[in-house]
Amino acid sequence: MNIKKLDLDSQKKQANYFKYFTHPVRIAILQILGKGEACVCHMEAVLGLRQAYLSQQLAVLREGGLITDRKDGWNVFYQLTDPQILNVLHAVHSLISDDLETETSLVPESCSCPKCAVVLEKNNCC
Amino acid sequence: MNIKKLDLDSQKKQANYFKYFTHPVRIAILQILGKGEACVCHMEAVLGLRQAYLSQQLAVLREGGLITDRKDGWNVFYQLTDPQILNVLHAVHSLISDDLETETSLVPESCSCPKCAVVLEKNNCC
DNA sequence: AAATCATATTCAAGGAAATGAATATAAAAA
DNA sequence: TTTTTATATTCATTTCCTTGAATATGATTT
Repeated sequence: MNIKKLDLDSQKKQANYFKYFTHPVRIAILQILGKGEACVCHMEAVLGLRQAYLSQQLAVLREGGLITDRKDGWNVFYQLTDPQILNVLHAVHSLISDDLETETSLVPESCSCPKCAVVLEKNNCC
Repeated sequence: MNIKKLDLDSQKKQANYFKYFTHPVRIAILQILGKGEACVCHMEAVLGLRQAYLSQQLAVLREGGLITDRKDGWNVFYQLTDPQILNVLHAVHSLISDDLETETSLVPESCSCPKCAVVLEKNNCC
């Protein structure tokens, strides 16, 4: 039946890329960064996860080239390498969401990271 | 530091959904079905893979609800449950492609499946 | 009914990813 | 220069995914 294997090179690349999205914490990180750059301590406050664990996941995303970092004093600020990454998230979200759930589940009670501190002083809200 | 775990329910759902896309053969299947419904024997011819193996991957996609099947005599024709699934594929493709590679790597030398046979009789091409 | 054709399922071995615990680094403050 | 603060890395264990081999199902033709 005319069996001849193809490389599926392009499909392999894509399949590998999708692996960065197969983890809830990594998705949450990408969502947070979708709203602008953030330091690790901010994600720690927002997600309520241990720093070491977040660093592990950030390393995965960094090695995959999805995010880049910028050092500023004590803090390391991360950001999306390409804002189009959000398109991938949105494509899947619109496929599977019941659209009853709130999109705003990533707002922290309080956050004392540098960026949030400034905001807090101004209008008492993160 | 104000640690309180969130559910990340929505992110878990999305992460799980992304798992269906982390396999080159499954991506190839979705690409083929993006062009219209196809029977297993067609994918066998196009991809040059064993039938049992394809059935395994088709079962994964079927259980995930990404594809549905329709029986017609000997053959089982599969199709995408939701054409928006292609949006996910396109979002990643445009993120990572060098745009030098051909998109047409999924054209078989010859295919004797019912659909292709009709076409072959008409214009000698699959 | 038996044989055949297309497709599906089960099972087991190997490999890769997830995660917790412990520890390392490096910049800034004291 | 010691201490502190923010972040990163390593390692070991468990869990999940992949894949090949063998076999089952179920419709169709003979």
